[in-house]
Amino acid sequence: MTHPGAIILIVEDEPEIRRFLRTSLGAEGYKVVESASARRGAIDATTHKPDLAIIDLGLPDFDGIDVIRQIRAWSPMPIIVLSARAQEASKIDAFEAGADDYVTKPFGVGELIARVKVALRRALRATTNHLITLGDVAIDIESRSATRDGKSIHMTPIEFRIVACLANHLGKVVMHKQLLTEVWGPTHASDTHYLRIYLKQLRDKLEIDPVQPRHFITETGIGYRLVE
Amino acid sequence: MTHPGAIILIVEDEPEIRRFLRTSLGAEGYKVVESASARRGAIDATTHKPDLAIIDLGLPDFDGIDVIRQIRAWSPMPIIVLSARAQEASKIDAFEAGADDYVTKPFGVGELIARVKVALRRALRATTNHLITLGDVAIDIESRSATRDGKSIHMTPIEFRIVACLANHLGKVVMHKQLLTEVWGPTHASDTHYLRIYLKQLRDKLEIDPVQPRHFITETGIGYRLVE
DNA sequence: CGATTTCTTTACGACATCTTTACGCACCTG
DNA sequence: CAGGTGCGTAAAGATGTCGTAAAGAAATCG
Repeated sequence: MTHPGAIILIVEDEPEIRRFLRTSLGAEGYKVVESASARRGAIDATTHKPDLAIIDLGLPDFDGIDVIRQIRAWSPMPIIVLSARAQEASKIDAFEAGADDYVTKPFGVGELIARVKVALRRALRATTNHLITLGDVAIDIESRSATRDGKSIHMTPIEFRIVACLANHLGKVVMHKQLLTEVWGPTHASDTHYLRIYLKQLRDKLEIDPVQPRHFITETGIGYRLVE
Repeated sequence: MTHPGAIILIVEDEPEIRRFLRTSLGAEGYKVVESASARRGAIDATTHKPDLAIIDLGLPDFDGIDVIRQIRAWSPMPIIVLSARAQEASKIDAFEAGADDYVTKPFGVGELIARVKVALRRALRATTNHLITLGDVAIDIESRSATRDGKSIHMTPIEFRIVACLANHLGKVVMHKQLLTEVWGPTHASDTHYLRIYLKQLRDKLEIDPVQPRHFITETGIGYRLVE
């Protein structure tokens, strides 16, 4: 599955359709939250913080468009409209209110699930970051950046690759040979003094007290270890 | 209008539909590039670097799904499928290949344009900020404009693409390869000197002191980074 | 169809990064 | 205690990357 455990909010008044969606989406591994009215839907969106919302337009109390507007006021979560209204004007209204997709009833489960997956895939792409905190410095592996209280710390390509390699085995010892082959390639698997030089530089940049390192730990004769 | 001057690629073999889309999208202010076959479509996508692609599935030479896969191999651009095939399996295939939306023929122009707008809106606010302030310069990604205390600053298409790409990953490093493929296409993924030239121009236009850039930061050996 | 903008190509000095070389220190071992 | 081993530190040389300028090619626009 694409996004295990993602929470999906369903705002729909017809119980059969709710049950239908609950089982279908549940079988895909998603957690489902259900609301039977527009009012409940807007509230549940704020309390459950779903990763995606499926909203029916024909609700008993208010129009589903209002729910979309309320959610859009505070969240960019993907919203898929599920509606019996096939008129073009209705679709355009929904899109302009902030909907991401529009599926007309009757609909196929397979198609709906495919559209859910696409929306989640797209949403998740923005919010993935591996963050490591070393005392007062934060390292973001994905964006290749490190910061100490707001100020960015510059790292050279090799310095960063060493940090990334150590971070991949956080808390575990990485042997000299492995570190050297992963950063410099197999031809320099024995140039251990490269590591001494770069570890010194990394400590100067990232440790609070470079003389007594608390994060870049050296395991004499073995390799190095990164601890948070 | 939402995204003036955005380039839209249409891959469609039927001339009437092409003409129809050309006039409709043209009236909305979009620039339209047309391809009559799958082969041409895949090529035009790399050469014209559209902001969005509308792809028909029933093409004479290859299936539109193949075009989607080829584009997805190097670009995250929004792709809207336009097809006569209404079967669910066909839709699911398209979504799994990387499509963002699926519209069945016959379709309403209004709905299609609404879906185009949604896809473009989503692509541009991929991370969030439409408005970026670089010292005394304000850049509006959505309207493709930049101003320094009221006075507008002109940017060429490529210059803007670079800014937009960097802005999508604000504060994060964008690697040479990614920047090059997103602006010039996969065929120029190694021409790093293009970047040097255009970054120079951007700094001359947008930085307060082009000699000591505070916003367009170069990460030597890696890529570039945009900070506010 | 000509003029202007924009893009591409070429070249070279300046600079950051990487590599090399050297020396001092702590620890262990014979 | 002498000598070896592994680590940390420092600084100088080599390499590759970056910034800059300018001119030729292509595309755009009136």
